[in-house]
Amino acid sequence: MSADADLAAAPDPLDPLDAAIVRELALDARATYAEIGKVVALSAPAVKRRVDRLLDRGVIRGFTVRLDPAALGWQTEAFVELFCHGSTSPATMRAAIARYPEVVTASTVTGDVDLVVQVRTSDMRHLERVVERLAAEPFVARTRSTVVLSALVRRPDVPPAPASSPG
Amino acid sequence: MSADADLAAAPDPLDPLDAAIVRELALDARATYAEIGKVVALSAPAVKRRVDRLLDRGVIRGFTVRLDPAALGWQTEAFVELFCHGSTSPATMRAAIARYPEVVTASTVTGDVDLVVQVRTSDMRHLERVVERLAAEPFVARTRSTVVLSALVRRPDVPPAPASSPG
DNA sequence: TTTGAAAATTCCTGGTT
DNA sequence: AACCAGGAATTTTCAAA
Repeated sequence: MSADADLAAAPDPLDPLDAAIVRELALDARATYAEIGKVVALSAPAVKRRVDRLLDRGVIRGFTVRLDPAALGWQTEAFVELFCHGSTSPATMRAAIARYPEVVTASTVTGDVDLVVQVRTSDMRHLERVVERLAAEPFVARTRSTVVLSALVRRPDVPPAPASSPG
Repeated sequence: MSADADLAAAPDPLDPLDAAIVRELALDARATYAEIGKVVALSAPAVKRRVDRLLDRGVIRGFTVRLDPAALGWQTEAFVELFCHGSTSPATMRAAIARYPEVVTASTVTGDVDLVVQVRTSDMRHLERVVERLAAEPFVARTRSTVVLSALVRRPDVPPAPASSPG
């Protein structure tokens, strides 16, 4: 086994039938097993068994609702980049950041910036308050905010498999 | 009516019962109406009527599956910032960017950068190819990539309502 | 192993109060 | 909004490929 096998460990590609089922669930997670079965040419019980197995394996983490952020009052969105003090553990960062309901994603990244935090707020005033609070976190040296003007693509769902040889 | 009323137009806040229903659906979109009803103290038919109404109003856009990107072979993630040539319309950008299956989100933003594109790829090599293709788009002057080291928070679901007076 | 069919249970979804 | 009833969907069991 090569030294970087763990780093590059690629999971088994998804069974074509499982992939098709996942695709249908991505489109409508409340579809009946019979409906999904009609598309993938399987009986309802067979579909259910595969979905249960996907759930057990952790490929499917659960089922959610797709909501309209604007309709719910989240009208502004921004990327807040955090420059952090030298020795802050990711766990510490996570604990602090996770307390903000405005945070959609937070990622440690390569480069000058240490943390990229994606936030959604009701308006500019609200965004300002969130940025101020983030800037006041003990491990944050300074922040840089980038406000989203328009959401060109929003595709939070994961495609069933990486595109083969893109380019 | 003030001049900026349209810009700041805040939608009606969600009925507390609707908010609770949405919260339950966010947790498990395949929960039965009876199960949801038990939590929100409503009968199953009452829950269904409210969900249908939320669907009609566009507050709920649909139901999806929550997947594990890594289990599906999407192991690396990055923010690719695009510096674009002066007069490119968002529509043109959108059309070009939407063709990439690797793109999760794409947003026009304020600041030096014109476009922030969030991509998910199978590995570093794949990411490199995607960045090269993006850089080769006619409207792109140059790119700057930031690779995600670890996903601290991943909360794609929209909370029911903006937190009231945070801070 | 994984499937399809059938049975029992539970759920959905109208109409009514 | 709750209740009720008829029709569907779910889920377990079982037998076959």
